[in-house]
Amino acid sequence: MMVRKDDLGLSLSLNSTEIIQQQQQQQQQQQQQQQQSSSLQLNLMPSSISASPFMVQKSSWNEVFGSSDRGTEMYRNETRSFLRGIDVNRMPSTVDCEEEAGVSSPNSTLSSVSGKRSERETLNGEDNEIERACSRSISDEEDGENCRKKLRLSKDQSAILEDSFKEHNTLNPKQKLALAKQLNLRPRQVEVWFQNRRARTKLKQTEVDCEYLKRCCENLTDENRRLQKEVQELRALKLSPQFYMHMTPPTTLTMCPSCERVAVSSSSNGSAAPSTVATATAVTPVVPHQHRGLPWAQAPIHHRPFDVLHPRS
DNA sequence: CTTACTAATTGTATTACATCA
DNA sequence: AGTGATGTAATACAATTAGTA
Repeated sequence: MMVRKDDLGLSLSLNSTEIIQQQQQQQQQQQQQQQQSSSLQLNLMPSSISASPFMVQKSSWNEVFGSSDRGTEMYRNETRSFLRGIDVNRMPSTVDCEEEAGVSSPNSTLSSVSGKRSERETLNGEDNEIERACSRSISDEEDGENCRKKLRLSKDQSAILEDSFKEHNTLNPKQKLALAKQLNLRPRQVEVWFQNRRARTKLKQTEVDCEYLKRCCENLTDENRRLQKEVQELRALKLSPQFYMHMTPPTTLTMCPSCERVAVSSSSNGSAAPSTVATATAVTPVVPHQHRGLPWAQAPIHHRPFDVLHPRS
């Protein structure tokens, strides 16, 4: 159903050159894939989710590869000397993004001066296209006024990010830089994309969990209804002993009159609540045993054959 | 005009490291 | 030299905003 962690191809041990090489290969593969299919398969269920329907997992890839928050921190420390003096939010390339200075802290208070729609709407379609293309590129020198122009990632960019996310849902600084360089985006944009992607994944998983719980609830409601009905039937039988005495126990649970232990009745129809039987068996592991002497129906009523309905305190 | 999607922002928490008394 | 307090940087996440198709 989902991609397993075992399938992950990218190794943290890659040095930056290897990463770039690998990503170039990825890019080539991506181009090939896109030639084959232009549709983008969103894998909203990365490997981290497959373990349990209710596990709100956090960075499981990192747990596996030692790159969780803590692990990332360790990695960061390890590479701190490498990055010292380098603002990881600055482009490593020749590109000079003024914005990155303000983004050096993710919590930058840089005011979100947005490129207003009204400004953009003055552009005709062709200009819009050009601008869109430019906005995808870090070569788009944003002046202060347009720094919050919302770009739309290209299909290529999205696909590569998606692939990368499938392999690991968090990035270490090196990976982030390499990916940003490869995609011609700012590292901060890559970082934001991964954050939003994790959020979407979690949301999707929450929806899945919700559906699962809903089904569980429905099943339990049905089960409860069925059991209530059975209880009513049993109570009715108990109120008419003469009838009761000529019947085999109709329930899935029966009481051994001699030892007063609950046992699985062979007369119960197979369709009736196997889970109940299983549960009862699990709670009171009674193995049906041979009884000498009288049949159960002849046992005095005061033996409380259906003791489960009136549990003794 | 409305809606869904998503890029981007903001605020908060956590962690590791550096520095200083 | 060892230690605790404090500040800083980086990052994650949740909630939210806002641009776009």
